[in-house]
Amino acid sequence: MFRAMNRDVAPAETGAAVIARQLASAILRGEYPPESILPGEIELATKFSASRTSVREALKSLSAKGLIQSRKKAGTSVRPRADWQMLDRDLLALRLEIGPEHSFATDLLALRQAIEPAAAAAAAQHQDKAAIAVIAAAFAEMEAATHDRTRFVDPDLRFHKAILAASGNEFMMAFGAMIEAGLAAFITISLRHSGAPAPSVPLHHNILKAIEAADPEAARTAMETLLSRTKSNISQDHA
Amino acid sequence: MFRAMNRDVAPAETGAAVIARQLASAILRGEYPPESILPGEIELATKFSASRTSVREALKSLSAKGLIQSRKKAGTSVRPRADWQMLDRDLLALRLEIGPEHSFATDLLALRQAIEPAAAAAAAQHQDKAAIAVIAAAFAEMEAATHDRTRFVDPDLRFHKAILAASGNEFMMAFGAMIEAGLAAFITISLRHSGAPAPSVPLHHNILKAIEAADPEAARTAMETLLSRTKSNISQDHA
DNA sequence: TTTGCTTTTATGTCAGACATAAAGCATTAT
DNA sequence: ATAATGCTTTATGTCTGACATAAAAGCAAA
Repeated sequence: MFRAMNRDVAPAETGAAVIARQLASAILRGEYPPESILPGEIELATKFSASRTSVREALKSLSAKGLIQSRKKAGTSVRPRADWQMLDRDLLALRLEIGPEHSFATDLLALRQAIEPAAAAAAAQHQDKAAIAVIAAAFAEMEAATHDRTRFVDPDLRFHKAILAASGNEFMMAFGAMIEAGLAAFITISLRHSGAPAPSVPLHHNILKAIEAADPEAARTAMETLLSRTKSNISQDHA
Repeated sequence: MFRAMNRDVAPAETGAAVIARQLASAILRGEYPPESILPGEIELATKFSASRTSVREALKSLSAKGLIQSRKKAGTSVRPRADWQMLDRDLLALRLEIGPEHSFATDLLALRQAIEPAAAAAAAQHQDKAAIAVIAAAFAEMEAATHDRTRFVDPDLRFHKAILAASGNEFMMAFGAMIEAGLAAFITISLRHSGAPAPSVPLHHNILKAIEAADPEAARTAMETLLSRTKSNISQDHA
């Protein structure tokens, strides 16, 4: 019946996407600083051995992410950093690639410490049973994969995303990519030390229990505790 | 010398941008629900009386904002809501247009209550003198415009953005558009009641003083107090 | 029913042309 | 000398038509 079940796979990267990523990378690296003017579209097309059409589509992407702004005759300029949508999935991935990793991890963690306790408290308050069931399901998978570091990552991420969804706040959901990037950075850093993975299952359990018990303050505290643990794991990297 | 000092003005909206906004609006309104397939590019071009080129550039923008995803032969589909970059400036503006206003305002305020106290604490901690001077400058303008509601908005926004910048966290800066939208929604709502504007100048002053005094916890508390005040102003709208 | 081939189709890319607005320059007027 | 005016240039914006490509859908054989 369903020969191809790949409805969810990402499409292969095509020309315009490659150009977009290279230009975005150059901008993030500071090769084209804010207020500066990019090369003209024809020049870029030559540089990337592509048509002007593809270059323009790439520029449209960057424009949508707040990196650049085009004006007739004046050319395409890099916008101030404050306008960059740094929480965008693609930009986060680029930023991690470029480094430095440590400030990336600590800055993202600081954001997580601001957002996730509030989301957990909201989830405990909001009591969306279906959404809470998703959290519980993710937790069950985490328990099952306690000793397998690789298999643990995926349900861990789903656990945190499910809490955002359960918050009932339509904007909280937008932080999924941020958490994903934060986890990725954390893994990168902690793998360097090959230290034993912290036993975070009980900490996650406390969060789930507090949300199920409709106890916002307990949920907030439990999430704060988990993230503090993560933070100390990162900090020892810098030392 | 400088006949045209309009380096900072937004370019006039052109065809592709209009198409992008109309499609994004339709998606946000649920006219094209997640997982559904948009009309083909040629059909869209006919519908908007534009060329396929313009339609494609519009779709590229939406794709960059996480709203859609294109696959060869299969068409362009709407992505799940969790992938939407709802903190994007344009999407926030659309969301406010579409309504409902009240949940927009309360959800955004909940986010502000998570982010801004943390940003204020980080700013007090980080002690970037130049950035703190920007906060102080914005505050001075707020004081000068206390009695003029219209003139007050601009320095108020700059005050909050300057705190994000002073946090020293490269990702905190990305919330400028969110705060802007939150303020705009708050103004929309509070204007309906034409109630006397709350005297928030002293509350802002407390935040500034705490940051200058390098007292993170005081800064956090002062920001929390200000936002609680805002919250009660919004709540009375719903009642 | 499954497997493998073929056709169809919607997106992806290209090339060339023209439209448009605004920056830059030269000219003129004050 | 400075400021207003108009012309020219130029880079982005749009349009058209064509071809490339990958993958879904359909067909046929095993």
